[in-house]
Amino acid sequence: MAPRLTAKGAATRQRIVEGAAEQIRERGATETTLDDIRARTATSKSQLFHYFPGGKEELLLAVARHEAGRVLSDQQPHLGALTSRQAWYDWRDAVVDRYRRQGQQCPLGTLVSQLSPATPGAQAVTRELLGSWQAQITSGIRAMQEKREIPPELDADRAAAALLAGIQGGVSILMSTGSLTHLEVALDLGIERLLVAPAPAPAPAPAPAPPPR
Amino acid sequence: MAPRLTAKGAATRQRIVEGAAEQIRERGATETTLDDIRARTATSKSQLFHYFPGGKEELLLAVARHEAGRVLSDQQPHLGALTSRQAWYDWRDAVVDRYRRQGQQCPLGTLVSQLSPATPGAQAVTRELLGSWQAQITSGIRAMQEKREIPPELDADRAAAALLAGIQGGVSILMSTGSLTHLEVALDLGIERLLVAPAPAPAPAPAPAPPPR
DNA sequence: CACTTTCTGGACTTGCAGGTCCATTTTTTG
DNA sequence: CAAAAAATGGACCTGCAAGTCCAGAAAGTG
Repeated sequence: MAPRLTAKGAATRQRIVEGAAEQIRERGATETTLDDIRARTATSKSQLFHYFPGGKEELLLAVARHEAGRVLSDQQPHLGALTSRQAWYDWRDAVVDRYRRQGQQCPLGTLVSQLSPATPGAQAVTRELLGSWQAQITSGIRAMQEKREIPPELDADRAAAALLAGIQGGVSILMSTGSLTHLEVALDLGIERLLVAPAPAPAPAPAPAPPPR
Repeated sequence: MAPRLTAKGAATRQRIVEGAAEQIRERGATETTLDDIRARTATSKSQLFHYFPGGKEELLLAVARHEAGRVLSDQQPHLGALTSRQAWYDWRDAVVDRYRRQGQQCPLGTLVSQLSPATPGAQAVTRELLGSWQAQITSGIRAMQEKREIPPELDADRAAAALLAGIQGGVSILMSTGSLTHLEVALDLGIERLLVAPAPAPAPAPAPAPPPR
Protein backbone atom coordinates (compact mmCIF):
# COMPACT_ATOMS: atom_id res chain seq x y z
CA MET A 1 0.00 0.00 0.00
CA ALA A 2 2.36 2.66 1.19
CA PRO A 3 5.04 2.87 -1.48
CA ARG A 4 8.43 3.45 0.06
CA LEU A 5 9.86 6.78 -0.92
CA THR A 6 13.33 7.25 -2.31
CA ALA A 7 15.32 10.31 -1.30
CA LYS A 8 14.24 12.05 -4.46
CA GLY A 9 10.64 11.16 -3.88
CA ALA A 10 10.68 12.48 -0.36
CA ALA A 11 12.19 15.73 -1.56
CA THR A 12 9.49 16.15 -4.17
CA ARG A 13 6.78 15.44 -1.70
CA GLN A 14 8.24 18.00 0.63
CA ARG A 15 8.48 20.53 -2.16
CA ILE A 16 4.83 20.03 -2.96
CA VAL A 17 3.71 20.51 0.61
CA GLU A 18 5.77 23.62 1.11
CA GLY A 19 4.79 25.13 -2.21
CA ALA A 20 1.15 24.43 -1.53
CA ALA A 21 1.49 26.01 1.89
CA GLU A 22 2.95 29.17 0.40
CA GLN A 23 0.30 29.36 -2.24
CA ILE A 24 -2.43 28.93 0.32
CA ARG A 25 -0.90 31.50 2.60
CA GLU A 26 -0.90 33.98 -0.27
CA ARG A 27 -4.21 33.29 -1.89
CA GLY A 28 -6.32 31.31 0.53
CA ALA A 29 -7.30 27.67 0.42
CA THR A 30 -10.47 27.97 -1.60
CA GLU A 31 -8.73 30.02 -4.26
CA THR A 32 -5.89 27.56 -4.62
CA THR A 33 -6.21 24.98 -7.36
CA LEU A 34 -4.09 21.95 -8.02
CA ASP A 35 -2.83 23.67 -11.13
CA ASP A 36 -1.57 26.60 -9.10
CA ILE A 37 0.35 24.22 -6.93
CA ARG A 38 1.59 22.36 -9.96
CA ALA A 39 2.90 25.55 -11.50
CA ARG A 40 4.55 26.80 -8.36
CA THR A 41 6.25 23.55 -7.50
CA ALA A 42 7.16 22.58 -11.06
CA THR A 43 5.45 19.24 -10.84
CA SER A 44 2.97 17.36 -12.97
CA LYS A 45 -0.53 16.25 -12.23
CA SER A 46 0.54 12.67 -11.87
CA GLN A 47 3.06 13.58 -9.23
CA LEU A 48 0.43 15.23 -7.12
CA PHE A 49 -1.69 12.13 -7.21
CA HIS A 50 1.30 9.88 -6.86
CA TYR A 51 2.20 11.38 -3.51
CA PHE A 52 -1.33 12.14 -2.41
CA PRO A 53 -3.57 9.40 -3.76
CA GLY A 54 -6.46 10.85 -1.83
CA GLY A 55 -6.38 13.91 -4.02
CA LYS A 56 -6.80 17.44 -2.88
CA GLU A 57 -8.19 16.56 0.50
CA GLU A 58 -5.19 14.49 1.44
CA LEU A 59 -2.86 17.18 0.23
CA LEU A 60 -4.64 19.88 2.18
CA LEU A 61 -4.46 17.75 5.26
CA ALA A 62 -0.72 17.36 4.86
CA VAL A 63 -0.40 21.10 4.47
CA ALA A 64 -2.48 21.61 7.59
CA ARG A 65 -0.14 19.36 9.54
CA HIS A 66 2.79 21.28 8.19
CA GLU A 67 1.30 24.62 9.19
CA ALA A 68 0.32 23.39 12.60
CA GLY A 69 3.92 22.56 13.24
CA ARG A 70 4.95 26.06 12.28
CA VAL A 71 2.51 27.65 14.64
CA LEU A 72 4.20 26.09 17.63
CA SER A 73 7.78 26.24 16.42
CA ASP A 74 7.41 29.94 15.71
CA GLN A 75 6.77 30.45 19.41
CA GLN A 76 9.86 28.68 20.54
CA PRO A 77 11.99 28.78 22.53
CA HIS A 78 9.78 30.97 24.69
CA LEU A 79 6.67 28.85 24.82
CA GLY A 80 8.63 25.84 25.96
CA ALA A 81 10.23 27.61 28.90
CA LEU A 82 7.81 30.00 30.53
CA THR A 83 9.79 29.93 33.73
CA SER A 84 10.42 33.60 34.41
CA ARG A 85 8.53 36.83 34.07
CA GLN A 86 10.81 37.84 31.25
CA ALA A 87 10.08 34.61 29.41
CA TRP A 88 6.38 35.36 29.56
CA TYR A 89 6.88 38.84 28.12
CA ASP A 90 9.18 37.51 25.42
CA TRP A 91 6.64 34.90 24.50
CA ARG A 92 3.94 37.52 24.29
CA ASP A 93 6.06 39.54 21.90
CA ALA A 94 6.87 36.48 19.82
CA VAL A 95 3.19 35.67 19.39
CA VAL A 96 2.23 39.21 18.46
CA ASP A 97 5.13 39.40 16.08
CA ARG A 98 4.33 36.18 14.37
CA TYR A 99 0.81 37.20 13.64
CA ARG A 100 1.73 40.72 12.71
CA ARG A 101 3.99 39.24 10.08
CA GLN A 102 1.43 36.75 8.96
CA GLY A 103 -1.11 39.49 8.47
CA GLN A 104 -4.57 38.54 7.47
CA GLN A 105 -3.80 35.09 6.18
CA CYS A 106 -4.68 32.22 8.43
CA PRO A 107 -3.47 29.12 6.69
CA LEU A 108 -4.88 26.82 9.29
CA GLY A 109 -8.18 28.57 9.64
CA THR A 110 -8.95 28.57 5.97
CA LEU A 111 -7.64 25.06 5.65
CA VAL A 112 -9.81 23.47 8.25
CA SER A 113 -12.85 25.37 7.09
CA GLN A 114 -12.13 24.19 3.57
CA LEU A 115 -11.77 20.61 4.75
CA SER A 116 -15.41 20.92 5.73
CA PRO A 117 -16.48 21.42 9.31
CA ALA A 118 -15.66 18.16 10.90
CA THR A 119 -13.46 16.01 8.75
CA PRO A 120 -11.98 13.63 11.29
CA GLY A 121 -8.48 14.26 9.99
CA ALA A 122 -8.76 18.01 10.21
CA GLN A 123 -10.22 17.83 13.68
CA ALA A 124 -7.35 15.68 14.79
CA VAL A 125 -4.80 18.19 13.58
CA THR A 126 -6.36 21.17 15.32
CA ARG A 127 -7.07 19.16 18.41
CA GLU A 128 -3.49 18.13 18.69
CA LEU A 129 -2.21 21.63 18.04
CA LEU A 130 -4.45 23.22 20.62
CA GLY A 131 -3.76 20.49 23.13
CA SER A 132 -0.03 20.85 22.90
CA TRP A 133 -0.23 24.61 22.96
CA GLN A 134 -2.37 24.66 26.05
CA ALA A 135 -0.25 22.05 27.79
CA GLN A 136 2.84 24.19 27.38
CA ILE A 137 1.06 27.22 28.78
CA THR A 138 -0.18 25.15 31.68
CA SER A 139 3.25 23.92 32.58
CA GLY A 140 4.54 27.46 32.38
CA ILE A 141 1.93 28.50 34.90
CA ARG A 142 2.86 25.61 37.16
CA ALA A 143 6.51 26.53 36.96
CA MET A 144 5.74 30.07 38.02
CA GLN A 145 3.58 28.80 40.84
CA GLU A 146 6.49 26.81 42.16
CA LYS A 147 8.56 29.96 42.10
CA ARG A 148 5.77 31.76 43.95
CA GLU A 149 5.28 34.21 41.13
CA ILE A 150 1.74 33.08 40.53
CA PRO A 151 -0.68 32.37 43.37
CA PRO A 152 -0.72 28.64 44.02
CA GLU A 153 -4.46 28.46 44.48
CA LEU A 154 -5.02 29.48 40.89
CA ASP A 155 -6.30 26.72 38.62
CA ALA A 156 -3.55 26.37 36.05
CA ASP A 157 -5.62 24.40 33.57
CA ARG A 158 -8.50 26.83 33.47
CA ALA A 159 -6.21 29.83 33.33
CA ALA A 160 -4.32 28.32 30.42
CA ALA A 161 -7.55 27.52 28.62
CA ALA A 162 -8.79 31.08 29.02
CA LEU A 163 -5.52 32.52 27.82
CA LEU A 164 -5.48 30.26 24.80
CA ALA A 165 -9.05 31.22 24.01
CA GLY A 166 -8.07 34.86 24.17
CA ILE A 167 -5.22 34.28 21.76
CA GLN A 168 -7.41 32.35 19.36
CA GLY A 169 -10.01 35.04 19.45
CA GLY A 170 -7.42 37.74 18.95
CA VAL A 171 -6.10 35.93 15.92
CA SER A 172 -9.52 35.34 14.50
CA ILE A 173 -10.39 39.02 14.91
CA LEU A 174 -7.13 39.89 13.24
CA MET A 175 -8.13 37.72 10.31
CA SER A 176 -11.51 39.27 9.86
CA THR A 177 -10.74 42.91 10.59
CA GLY A 178 -7.03 43.28 10.13
CA SER A 179 -6.60 44.81 13.55
CA LEU A 180 -4.00 43.45 15.90
CA THR A 181 -5.20 45.18 19.03
CA HIS A 182 -7.47 42.44 20.30
CA LEU A 183 -4.67 39.93 20.22
CA GLU A 184 -2.42 42.32 22.10
CA VAL A 185 -5.02 43.14 24.70
CA ALA A 186 -5.95 39.52 25.24
CA LEU A 187 -2.33 38.61 25.83
CA ASP A 188 -1.55 41.63 27.96
CA LEU A 189 -4.53 41.36 30.24
CA GLY A 190 -4.33 37.58 30.36
CA ILE A 191 -0.70 37.59 31.43
CA GLU A 192 -1.17 40.54 33.72
CA ARG A 193 -3.87 38.69 35.56
CA LEU A 194 -1.49 35.82 36.18
CA LEU A 195 1.62 37.71 37.11
CA VAL A 196 0.09 40.64 38.88
CA ALA A 197 0.74 39.52 42.43
CA PRO A 198 4.39 38.70 42.92
CA ALA A 199 3.57 38.34 46.62
CA PRO A 200 6.30 36.11 48.03
CA ALA A 201 4.51 36.39 51.34
CA PRO A 202 1.43 34.20 51.75
CA ALA A 203 0.27 36.92 54.10
CA PRO A 204 -3.37 37.29 55.12
CA ALA A 205 -4.96 38.48 51.98
CA PRO A 206 -8.19 40.20 52.91
CA ALA A 207 -9.89 38.82 49.91
CA PRO A 208 -13.58 39.59 49.79
CA ALA A 209 -15.93 36.69 49.48
CA PRO A 210 -15.53 35.26 45.99
CA PRO A 211 -18.57 35.65 43.80
CA PRO A 212 -21.06 32.90 43.23
CA ARG A 213 -20.47 30.21 40.70
CA MET B 1 -30.22 50.35 -10.99
CA ALA B 2 -32.05 49.17 -7.95
CA PRO B 3 -35.36 47.79 -9.11
CA ARG B 4 -38.03 48.56 -6.56
CA LEU B 5 -39.43 45.49 -4.96
CA THR B 6 -43.08 44.69 -4.72
CA ALA B 7 -44.41 43.02 -1.59
CA LYS B 8 -44.22 39.68 -3.30
CA GLY B 9 -40.69 40.33 -4.44
CA ALA B 10 -39.53 41.28 -0.98
CA ALA B 11 -41.08 38.12 0.41
CA THR B 12 -39.31 35.97 -2.13
CA ARG B 13 -36.03 37.67 -1.49
CA GLN B 14 -36.46 37.08 2.20
CA ARG B 15 -37.33 33.45 1.60
CA ILE B 16 -34.17 33.00 -0.39
CA VAL B 17 -31.95 34.53 2.25
CA GLU B 18 -33.46 32.50 5.05
CA GLY B 19 -33.42 29.27 3.10
CA ALA B 20 -29.83 29.84 2.12
CA ALA B 21 -28.93 30.56 5.72
CA GLU B 22 -30.50 27.29 6.84
CA GLN B 23 -28.78 25.33 4.14
CA ILE B 24 -25.44 26.86 5.02
CA ARG B 25 -25.94 26.24 8.69
CA GLU B 26 -26.60 22.60 7.94
CA ARG B 27 -24.03 21.87 5.29
CA GLY B 28 -21.47 24.64 5.33
CA ALA B 29 -20.93 27.42 2.87
CA THR B 30 -18.51 25.67 0.55
CA GLU B 31 -20.79 22.68 0.24
CA THR B 32 -23.84 24.76 -0.57
CA THR B 33 -24.62 25.25 -4.23
CA LEU B 34 -27.10 27.55 -5.85
CA ASP B 35 -29.12 24.52 -6.82
CA ASP B 36 -29.40 23.44 -3.21
CA ILE B 37 -30.77 26.85 -2.35
CA ARG B 38 -33.05 26.74 -5.36
CA ALA B 39 -34.47 23.42 -4.31
CA ARG B 40 -34.95 24.37 -0.69
CA THR B 41 -36.60 27.69 -1.40
CA ALA B 42 -38.65 26.55 -4.38
CA THR B 43 -37.26 29.19 -6.66
CA SER B 44 -35.75 29.24 -10.09
CA LYS B 45 -32.31 30.16 -11.22
CA SER B 46 -33.52 33.39 -12.70
CA GLN B 47 -35.02 34.46 -9.41
CA LEU B 48 -31.74 34.02 -7.64
CA PHE B 49 -30.03 36.26 -10.13
CA HIS B 50 -32.95 38.61 -10.28
CA TYR B 51 -32.64 39.41 -6.59
CA PHE B 52 -28.89 39.04 -6.38
CA PRO B 53 -27.45 40.27 -9.65
CA GLY B 54 -23.97 39.90 -8.24
CA GLY B 55 -24.47 36.15 -8.13
CA LYS B 56 -23.38 33.89 -5.37
CA GLU B 57 -21.11 36.41 -3.74
CA GLU B 58 -23.84 38.94 -3.29
CA LEU B 59 -26.20 36.30 -1.96
CA LEU B 60 -23.65 35.04 0.53
CA LEU B 61 -23.06 38.56 1.69
CA ALA B 62 -26.75 39.04 2.31
CA VAL B 63 -26.81 35.81 4.27
CA ALA B 64 -23.83 36.97 6.28
CA ARG B 65 -25.64 40.15 7.20
CA HIS B 66 -28.65 38.13 8.19
CA GLU B 67 -26.61 35.83 10.40
CA ALA B 68 -24.72 38.70 11.96
CA GLY B 69 -28.01 40.13 13.09
CA ARG B 70 -28.93 36.84 14.69
CA VAL B 71 -25.71 36.66 16.65
CA LEU B 72 -26.52 39.84 18.51
CA SER B 73 -30.26 39.40 18.82
CA ASP B 74 -29.76 35.94 20.31
CA GLN B 75 -27.94 37.61 23.19
CA GLN B 76 -30.69 40.02 23.97
CA PRO B 77 -32.06 41.33 26.19
CA HIS B 78 -29.07 40.57 28.39
CA LEU B 79 -26.32 42.05 26.29
CA GLY B 80 -28.12 45.34 26.00
CA ALA B 81 -28.54 45.80 29.74
CA LEU B 82 -25.49 44.58 31.58
CA THR B 83 -26.37 46.70 34.57
CA SER B 84 -26.37 44.21 37.41
CA ARG B 85 -24.34 41.23 38.46
CA GLN B 86 -27.25 39.01 37.65
CA ALA B 87 -27.50 40.45 34.16
CA TRP B 88 -23.88 39.52 33.53
CA TYR B 89 -24.44 35.95 34.65
CA ASP B 90 -27.59 35.68 32.57
CA TRP B 91 -25.77 36.99 29.56
CA ARG B 92 -23.00 34.48 30.10
CA ASP B 93 -25.55 31.68 30.14
CA ALA B 94 -27.27 33.00 27.04
CA VAL B 95 -24.02 33.03 25.10
CA VAL B 96 -23.04 29.54 26.17
CA ASP B 97 -26.51 28.29 25.40
CA ARG B 98 -26.63 29.82 21.99
CA TYR B 99 -23.41 28.21 20.92
CA ARG B 100 -24.23 24.92 22.54
CA ARG B 101 -27.34 24.80 20.42
CA GLN B 102 -25.52 25.89 17.32
CA GLY B 103 -23.00 23.13 17.75
CA GLN B 104 -20.14 22.96 15.36
CA GLN B 105 -21.64 25.06 12.62
CA CYS B 106 -20.42 28.59 12.40
CA PRO B 107 -22.43 30.21 9.65
CA LEU B 108 -20.52 33.43 9.84
CA GLY B 109 -17.11 31.90 10.09
CA THR B 110 -17.54 29.67 7.08
CA LEU B 111 -19.24 32.49 5.22
CA VAL B 112 -16.53 35.05 5.59
CA SER B 113 -13.83 32.52 4.86
CA GLN B 114 -15.73 31.53 1.74
CA LEU B 115 -16.06 35.14 0.70
CA SER B 116 -12.29 35.06 0.51
CA PRO B 117 -10.16 36.59 3.22
CA ALA B 118 -10.69 40.26 2.72
CA THR B 119 -13.63 40.99 0.53
CA PRO B 120 -14.47 44.54 1.52
CA GLY B 121 -18.12 43.67 1.98
CA ALA B 122 -17.41 40.72 4.22
CA GLN B 123 -14.98 42.72 6.29
CA ALA B 124 -17.56 45.41 6.77
CA VAL B 125 -20.08 42.92 8.09
CA THR B 126 -17.77 41.37 10.65
CA ARG B 127 -16.33 44.71 11.59
CA GLU B 128 -19.74 46.08 12.31
CA LEU B 129 -20.80 43.01 14.24
CA LEU B 130 -17.71 42.99 16.40
CA GLY B 131 -17.86 46.72 16.92
CA SER B 132 -21.43 46.69 18.11
CA TRP B 133 -20.82 43.65 20.28
CA GLN B 134 -17.83 45.20 21.97
CA ALA B 135 -19.56 48.55 22.41
CA GLN B 136 -22.37 46.89 24.30
CA ILE B 137 -19.95 45.08 26.57
CA THR B 138 -18.09 48.31 27.16
CA SER B 139 -21.17 50.20 28.17
CA GLY B 140 -22.09 47.34 30.48
CA ILE B 141 -18.74 47.72 32.17
CA ARG B 142 -19.21 51.46 32.46
CA ALA B 143 -22.63 50.98 33.98
CA MET B 144 -21.19 48.65 36.60
CA GLN B 145 -18.43 51.09 37.31
CA GLU B 146 -20.97 53.75 38.06
CA LYS B 147 -22.62 51.40 40.46
CA ARG B 148 -19.22 50.74 42.06
CA GLU B 149 -19.37 47.09 41.20
CA ILE B 150 -16.33 47.30 38.99
CA PRO B 151 -13.23 49.28 39.95
CA PRO B 152 -13.37 52.66 38.25
CA GLU B 153 -9.70 52.68 37.34
CA LEU B 154 -10.20 49.71 35.07
CA ASP B 155 -10.00 50.48 31.37
CA ALA B 156 -13.41 49.53 30.09
CA ASP B 157 -12.46 49.44 26.44
CA ARG B 158 -9.51 47.17 26.90
CA ALA B 159 -11.41 44.89 29.23
CA ALA B 160 -14.26 44.60 26.76
CA ALA B 161 -11.85 43.86 23.95
CA ALA B 162 -10.19 41.09 25.93
CA LEU B 163 -13.50 39.58 26.89
CA LEU B 164 -14.71 39.64 23.32
CA ALA B 165 -11.49 38.03 22.19
CA GLY B 166 -11.99 35.29 24.72
CA ILE B 167 -15.50 34.65 23.46
CA GLN B 168 -14.39 34.58 19.86
CA GLY B 169 -11.62 32.19 20.68
CA GLY B 170 -13.93 29.99 22.67
CA VAL B 171 -16.32 29.83 19.76
CA SER B 172 -13.59 29.13 17.29
CA ILE B 173 -12.25 26.31 19.45
CA LEU B 174 -15.77 24.97 19.73
CA MET B 175 -15.96 24.90 15.94
CA SER B 176 -12.74 23.05 15.47
CA THR B 177 -12.87 20.61 18.34
CA GLY B 178 -16.49 20.43 19.39
CA SER B 179 -15.65 21.25 22.97
CA LEU B 180 -17.53 23.97 24.76
CA THR B 181 -15.23 24.27 27.74
CA HIS B 182 -12.97 26.98 26.41
CA LEU B 183 -15.89 29.26 25.77
CA GLU B 184 -17.18 28.66 29.27
CA VAL B 185 -13.84 29.23 30.89
CA ALA B 186 -13.18 32.38 28.90
CA LEU B 187 -16.50 33.83 29.94
CA ASP B 188 -16.25 32.72 33.55
CA LEU B 189 -12.76 33.96 34.16
CA GLY B 190 -13.29 37.09 32.12
CA ILE B 191 -16.38 38.09 34.05
CA GLU B 192 -14.92 37.01 37.34
CA ARG B 193 -12.00 39.30 36.78
CA LEU B 194 -14.33 42.23 36.31
CA LEU B 195 -16.77 41.60 39.09
CA VAL B 196 -14.46 40.21 41.71
CA ALA B 197 -14.15 43.34 43.83
CA PRO B 198 -17.53 44.69 44.82
CA ALA B 199 -15.76 47.47 46.75
CA PRO B 200 -18.45 49.78 48.04
CA ALA B 201 -15.88 52.57 47.86
CA PRO B 202 -15.39 55.44 50.28
CA ALA B 203 -17.92 58.20 50.40
CA PRO B 204 -16.24 61.16 48.71
CA ALA B 205 -15.29 59.21 45.67
CA PRO B 206 -15.05 61.79 42.93
CA ALA B 207 -17.15 60.35 40.20
CA PRO B 208 -14.85 59.29 37.39
CA ALA B 209 -15.82 60.85 34.15
CA PRO B 210 -18.96 58.97 33.22
CA PRO B 211 -19.08 59.58 29.49
CA PRO B 212 -21.85 57.18 28.56
CA ARG B 213 -21.20 57.12 24.88
C1' DC C 1 24.37 -5.07 -16.37
C1' DA C 2 19.60 -6.81 -16.47
C1' DC C 3 15.26 -5.93 -14.30
C1' DT C 4 12.19 -4.00 -11.01
C1' DT C 5 10.37 -0.23 -8.76
C1' DT C 6 9.63 4.41 -8.31
C1' DC C 7 9.20 8.83 -10.39
C1' DT C 8 7.70 12.07 -13.97
C1' DG C 9 5.24 14.43 -18.07
C1' DG C 10 1.24 15.82 -19.93
C1' DA C 11 -2.77 14.85 -22.79
C1' DC C 12 -7.46 13.53 -21.90
C1' DT C 13 -12.00 12.85 -19.63
C1' DT C 14 -15.70 14.22 -16.74
C1' DG C 15 -18.91 16.44 -13.89
C1' DC C 16 -20.77 20.07 -12.06
C1' DA C 17 -21.66 24.70 -10.45
C1' DG C 18 -22.09 29.42 -11.77
C1' DG C 19 -24.03 32.20 -14.92
C1' DT C 20 -26.95 33.61 -19.31
C1' DC C 21 -31.21 34.02 -21.94
C1' DC C 22 -35.70 34.54 -23.29
C1' DA C 23 -40.44 33.42 -23.13
C1' DT C 24 -44.35 33.73 -20.05
C1' DT C 25 -47.07 35.10 -16.18
C1' DT C 26 -48.28 38.24 -12.60
C1' DT C 27 -48.56 42.67 -10.54
C1' DT C 28 -48.51 47.66 -10.57
C1' DT C 29 -49.87 51.96 -12.39
C1' DG C 30 -52.24 55.62 -14.88
C1' DC D 1 -58.55 48.02 -18.96
C1' DA D 2 -54.31 48.65 -21.32
C1' DA D 3 -49.41 49.49 -21.07
C1' DA D 4 -45.35 48.99 -18.34
C1' DA D 5 -42.70 47.00 -14.94
C1' DA D 6 -41.57 43.25 -12.07
C1' DA D 7 -41.52 38.28 -11.10
C1' DT D 8 -40.98 33.54 -12.60
C1' DG D 9 -39.69 28.99 -15.06
C1' DG D 10 -36.43 26.42 -16.87
C1' DA D 11 -33.54 25.16 -20.82
C1' DC D 12 -29.02 26.11 -22.17
C1' DC D 13 -24.12 27.42 -22.27
C1' DT D 14 -19.47 27.48 -20.56
C1' DG D 15 -15.33 27.10 -18.09
C1' DC D 16 -12.75 25.22 -15.00
C1' DA D 17 -10.79 22.23 -11.71
C1' DA D 18 -10.50 17.48 -9.99
C1' DG D 19 -9.23 13.25 -11.27
C1' DT D 20 -7.53 9.34 -14.86
C1' DC D 21 -4.26 7.12 -17.86
C1' DC D 22 -0.37 5.51 -20.00
C1' DA D 23 4.04 5.94 -21.81
C1' DG D 24 8.72 6.85 -20.77
C1' DA D 25 12.80 8.37 -17.76
C1' DA D 26 15.43 7.76 -13.61
C1' DA D 27 16.84 5.40 -9.73
C1' DG D 28 17.48 1.59 -6.78
C1' DT D 29 18.72 -3.71 -6.40
C1' DG D 30 20.75 -8.39 -7.24
